[in-house]
Amino acid sequence: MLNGIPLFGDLNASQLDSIGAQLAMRVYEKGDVILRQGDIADSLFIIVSGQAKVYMSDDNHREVIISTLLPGEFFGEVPLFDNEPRSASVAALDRCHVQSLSYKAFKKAVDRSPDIARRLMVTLAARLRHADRQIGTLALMNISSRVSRALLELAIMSNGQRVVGEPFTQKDLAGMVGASREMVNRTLRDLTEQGFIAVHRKSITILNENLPISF
Amino acid sequence: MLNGIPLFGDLNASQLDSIGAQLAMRVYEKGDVILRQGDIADSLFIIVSGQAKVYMSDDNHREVIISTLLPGEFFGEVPLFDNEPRSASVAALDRCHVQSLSYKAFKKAVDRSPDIARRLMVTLAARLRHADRQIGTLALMNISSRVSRALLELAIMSNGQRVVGEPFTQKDLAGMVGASREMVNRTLRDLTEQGFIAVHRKSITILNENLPISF
DNA sequence: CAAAAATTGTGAACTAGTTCATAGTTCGCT
DNA sequence: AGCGAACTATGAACTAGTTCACAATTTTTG
Repeated sequence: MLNGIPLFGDLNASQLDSIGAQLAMRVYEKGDVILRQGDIADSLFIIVSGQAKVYMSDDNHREVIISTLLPGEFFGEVPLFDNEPRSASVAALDRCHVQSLSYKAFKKAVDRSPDIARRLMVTLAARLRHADRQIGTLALMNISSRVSRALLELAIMSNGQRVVGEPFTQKDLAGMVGASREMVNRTLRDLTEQGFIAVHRKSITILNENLPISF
Repeated sequence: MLNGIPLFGDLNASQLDSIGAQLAMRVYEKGDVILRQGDIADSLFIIVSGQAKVYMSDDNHREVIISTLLPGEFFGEVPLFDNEPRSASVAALDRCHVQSLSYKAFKKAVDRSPDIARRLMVTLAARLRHADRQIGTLALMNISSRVSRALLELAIMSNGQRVVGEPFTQKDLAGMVGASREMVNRTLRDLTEQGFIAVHRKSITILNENLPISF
């Protein structure tokens, strides 16, 4: 179980044990909020199974999805460094098994292992790069390009085809590209008509890699 | 000189010396590009004096400003962690004195001092928080709110008043909020008419903290 | 399996923001 | 001081995207 978490891969058995003892596992159903923007933070989470979304929402129920999280990824680490409240919310996109670990215990692990510190930095840097690209995309590209880009980013290989499958709805997609659900729907219709994608049930297959992304 | 750089504050004299020997200082004039998106990276930069902007631009000369940098801040660290090309460009907003340090030398310093590693993480986390908020702002707020928010963020205290001064033009502001220059101009006019700000020459004074930010 | 809930699809009216065009101002420079 | 370049200002036409309204389909749940 702890073995499966890359962040702690280089701890020895007794160190893993001491961390392991601090871990609390919880199950979240689809839609459940795991942590909420504005809350005081004292722990970090690790996704064991399922997917989750990191998002911000405004007073009027509109929401942006900042990123999605896959099994093995951790989240909720930002307030560890600046003691500010949580900067975004995280909710389960489907049923999730999530481990939580107090900052206190995590700090101990970081101090013990320079390699954990390093992996933490690598992850922070990757997220920063991703966030910056997202800013560029939001500010410079039109919606159809943003949708195309999101599809390419979300797609996973599934018997030779790039497919965006569950658990993403058009509403989720809209949140990811900062657009209305209707506009996403129209874009998907257009991409289908132009032969770039095929939509079946809840999954979208990319037929042609060269989705029209224009600045 | 090296003393003034917070990142290396806890190194002892000989360590500072060995880093210092590796530092190369350069002067950039207003508008000069310090590093360019897409380039291969092998070093990190530290602003000694002046201000710079981190930005991305598209084929058609439109540009988003991702963040601005003040003296004491470092930049260009992301590729150190993922070996990818530079994710954005950086250019001088006014005359800048900039130190550069090879990743190789910087890695050594990080290995030597857990405190440098920690400060690096703190900075990465702060940038991530800032970038995420920017994503939320771009996706959820209208332009006038984005301009108001940018003004509050850029303002510095200057004899009891919050002022946004040089070196920011309306074009810069437009880049920061992801909007056209014209729209920024109209928003500033409206905010002035409503008594929230006063514009003189190149500086904007905030008269009322409660700029209209609506989601 | 039937009812309720969520998701998808689409037209029509509207609006926020862009783009274009052009004039006036301020800045920087020799 | 004077000239060109950059910046500011503003109206008008246009357009990309939103919002609303509603129907059809799919999914979930008792």
